[in-house]
Formats: sequence, structure tokens, C-alpha cells
Amino acid sequence: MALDERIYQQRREKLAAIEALGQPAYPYRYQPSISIPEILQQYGARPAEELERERISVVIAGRVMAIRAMGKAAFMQVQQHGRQLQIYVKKDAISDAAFERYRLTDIGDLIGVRGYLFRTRTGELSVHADDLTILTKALLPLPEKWHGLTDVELRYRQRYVDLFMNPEVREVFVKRSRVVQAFRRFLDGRGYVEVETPMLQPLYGGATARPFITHHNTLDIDLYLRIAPELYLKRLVVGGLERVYEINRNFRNEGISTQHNPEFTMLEFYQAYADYHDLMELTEQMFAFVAQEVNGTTRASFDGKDFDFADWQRLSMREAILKYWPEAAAPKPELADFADSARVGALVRRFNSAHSPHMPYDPNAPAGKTIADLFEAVAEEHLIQPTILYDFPLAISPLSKNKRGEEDQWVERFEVFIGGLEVGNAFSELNDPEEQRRRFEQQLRERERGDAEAHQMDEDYIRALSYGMPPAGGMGVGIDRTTMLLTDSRSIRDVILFPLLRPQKPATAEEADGQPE
RNA sequence: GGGCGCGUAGCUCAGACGGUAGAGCAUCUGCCUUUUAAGCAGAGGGUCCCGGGUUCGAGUCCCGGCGCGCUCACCA
Repeated sequence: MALDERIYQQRREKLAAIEALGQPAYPYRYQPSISIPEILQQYGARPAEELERERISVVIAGRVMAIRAMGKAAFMQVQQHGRQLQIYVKKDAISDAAFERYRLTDIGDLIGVRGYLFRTRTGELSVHADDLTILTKALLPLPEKWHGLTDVELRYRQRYVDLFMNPEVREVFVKRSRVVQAFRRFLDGRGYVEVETPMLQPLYGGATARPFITHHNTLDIDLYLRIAPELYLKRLVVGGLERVYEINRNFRNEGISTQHNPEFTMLEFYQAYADYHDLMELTEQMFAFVAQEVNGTTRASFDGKDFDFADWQRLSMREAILKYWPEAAAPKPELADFADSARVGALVRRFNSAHSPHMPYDPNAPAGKTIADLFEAVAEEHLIQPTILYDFPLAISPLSKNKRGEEDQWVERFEVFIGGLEVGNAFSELNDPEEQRRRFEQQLRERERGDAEAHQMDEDYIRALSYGMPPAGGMGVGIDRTTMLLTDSRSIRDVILFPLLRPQKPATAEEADGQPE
């Protein structure tokens, strides 16, 4: 018999023994008088004599993480909300039945303990037990007490174990909750209305990505899991919700990496009568606010790199390319070098001749797309300090307004880079329905050219714009990546509770047969 | 998808040259009424990721596959 099966059987037998003592195997409720973190906070500094004098009674509940048994007495570590408190069980101090229940307690069990606070000889704050109840028995053994659960795959697949074995993991997800709360508070305080828009969409849009496809049986239609809520949120702006936001999941059927999970959480918000300059101001305030709310400081460190959420630089895409142009590829480009495909192509060749690895280059791609690629190759990795990177090529921005007063190949769009991660994307929203139609048509031509991620035509969206959308600025913020920055988590999987993993193989070879490989 | 690495007890890990599979924690038994990874004595626990091959003999070598991590590509 395998060990875990044997332990499982042993513990079922203990469960039966508990019932034989007259206690239900799985009690329905328990009423702690105080939480373990509260005890530590309120009494952690109280001296032994004071505790002895006041004899403070508590009722606590939690998971047993360690047992140090000494025959007729024992110490146990009980954990709740990621914090541990020691309890002391002494045969003379509790009923025989309660002592018997202690004897049936295993590491991993959830127990309730009534007792009073005291300090041991070594000064550790502990609960001197008067009574002990097993609330739920753990039928499976816990990971090793010293190293805990470290196998990354097991941690993701069995996050429930990861969470109670690794307090720092718990802390990351508590912070993630505070990140979301902070964004909400920031926007709620400025009069934004939170909404929910469709996840199941007959047309997908609002981003460049390949979608997941699903099917509705009754309507007998294929639907797409949304890649972005953008086009629905702007319909709401048309409808008069002048400040609107959504924090929800997007789904993109693309690669998985330390920065990409197929489902991820995005904040998108739109503000009528604002342009991208207004959003730049808002962005700087918002990230500083969120960092302060979550970590109590705007300073942060990610992957060994320090930066400050309150200290921003603004660079245009073209400036960033000039600024970070490698010496080896001298001379630095001039603004005029971005003017047409031929000159941009020359830049790429100069960069590639001096730099390895080479950036990919498709001479048939629009110049704007190549410029954006050039930016990624030359500058992106240098953007550690919070940076607003503004003015994007029209070719990769089908939903942004043209840059006012400039040549028509640039739009009013910016992205936010922090710690080398792209965490935000914003623009002055295109609200001219006829121009929007031309942009979609251009996208369709890109699609025919082989770009599977190009936008689809969305006639209803154009109709909405035709009723008139006020001038507006809109922005998307990656919640997962923002959480990575604020918790120094290098992989997006460390900030997503259940990241997508390949399902484990069926247990038997029989089941495996007939599964197409 | 490419490259690199990892996969041995419930967990964390050792296993030179190919020669009967190991440790610590956890579990079980005995002792132990203020311990701190409690201690002492003993016991049980294995599909060495899967499938082939080489060999008298494979955890170890070879081939194929699976899973995971890192990285490059793609993307947010």
C-alpha cells in the first residue's frame, strides 16, 4: 500500500475514534472569540506576569502545523490567516476526553482550542488549553515542515496547499486584493461607474490578439471569449456613462510566458471630454496612489531593479529610440529617419548590423509597425523607471485619434512601462465614425495580408460612434503585471491563483488510449 | 514552436565506473507534564515520470514521449 493511502486509512480510523468519543467527525460550526493575528497584535508585547494576573481567556481555531509531544503534555503550532500561535496541552489541565482528542490530532487538522494566554519558560506567548476540539481532520499528510512545498508545479496545481504552507504566497494574494481595491477606490473617488460588459462576444475587438472560440447551443452560434472590453465600454460612453470602468478577465489565445497567462485581469476606464494628456496626469497619480495603498510607499523593487511609482519620465516613442540607440550602431537616428519605409528599413539594417540578436524585419510591413518593433528592440528593456511612452504609429493603433497638428501617420496614444514591464495602454479615443470605418477596412486588408490578429469590422460599433461619442480618453491597465511589480513576483503565475497548466495525464493507460496525440 | 535544465518515498533531497534503492522530515510503536526543525529507541513506506533499446544486469547509458521551470520567438 502506498504511504499516502496508508496514512489516509489511519486517519479515517482516527476519525472513527473521534466519533466514538461522542464528537461529530465533521462539526457544523465553531465560534472563536478572537483570531490568531489579533492575539499576536494585542498581546504579543504583554509580559508574563501581566498575563498571569489577568488570565485572559480565548477561543481560537486554526490548522495544526506542528506538534511537539512529550507524553502527558504537548505543544502545537496552530495557524490562522497565515500566522501561528503555540498552544500547550497538559493532561492535568483538561478533561480525559479532551486529552484523548489531542492524542487523535494530526498535523494538518483544523482544531478549536479554548484556554488562557500565558508565556512559556522561554517567553513564547501561548494558549494554555482547557479544551480542544477537532473541527476537521486532514486525511492527507502535509508537506515537510522545514522546506515546505517548493516544487513549482505542485504549488500551482495544489494552490490550496501552497497557500497554507507558504505565508509569503498568501501575502501576495492578499496584496493583489488590495491592488484591485486601490484602483477601485481611486476611480470611484473620481465619479467613475463600474460596469460589466460581455465576456462572450459575437465579434472580438479592442486589441490585437487571437481569441478563444466557443459555442452557444441554443442559439447555435460560435462566440468569442473577449480579448478586451474596449468597444463595449465606449458604447457606454456614447450612452452617456461619461466615466466608466471595468475590472475583469480578458482571454487571449496566445503564448504562455512569465508575463502572459491566457486569461488575465485588466482594468479599462474611459473618461469623456478628456484626451491622452489628461490621462497621463491621471496615470501618474493613479499608480502612485495604488503603490502607496498597497505597500505604504511609492518605492518598489522588481527583479533587483529599484524605482519609484511617484517619479515618472515621459518620452515619445521616437525619442526613446534615439535615447537608447546603441553606440555600436552609430550614428544615432534623426527624427527625419522615421518619415518613410525606406529610411526606417535603413535604420533596422543599421541596428541589426551592430546588434545581436537581430530584430525581425518584414520589409512589406507598414513603416509604423517597423518603428514599433524597433522601439521594442532598442528601448523597451531600458524602461525601468516609470515611463509614459507616447505617440504611436497609426499602423498599430486602429482605435486612436490622429496626433493633432502632425503628419497623419502618428496617433495620440501612450503606453506605461515600469520595471521593464508594459503595464498600461491609453489613447485619445477615435470618435469619427467614418475614419473608424476606414481604420477597420485597413485592418481587414492587414488580415488578408496574413495578420491573424488584425481587427474585425464591427458595424454596430461604427453605428454607435455615428450617434456621437464625446471626445474621450481611455486606458487599460494590466492588474496582474501591476501586482507583479508591487509584490516583486517575477512570474505572472505567482500572482494568479490558478494559472493555466496542461492537465495531468489520465491515470491509466486505458484512458490514455484513444486520446489523439 | 526553438534552446537549456529538472522529474527517485507523502514532502525536501542524495544516489562515482551500470552490480539487490538511501537520508532527513512526516507516519506507526514504546519512553517522555514548558517544547521551539523537541529528544531517545525501534518499525513500516518506492510504477526511480512513461514506453522502447543496449547489456548477464539499467534509477544510472541510448532513442522516443509526457510534465514542469528558465529562456528566445509571439503577445499585454
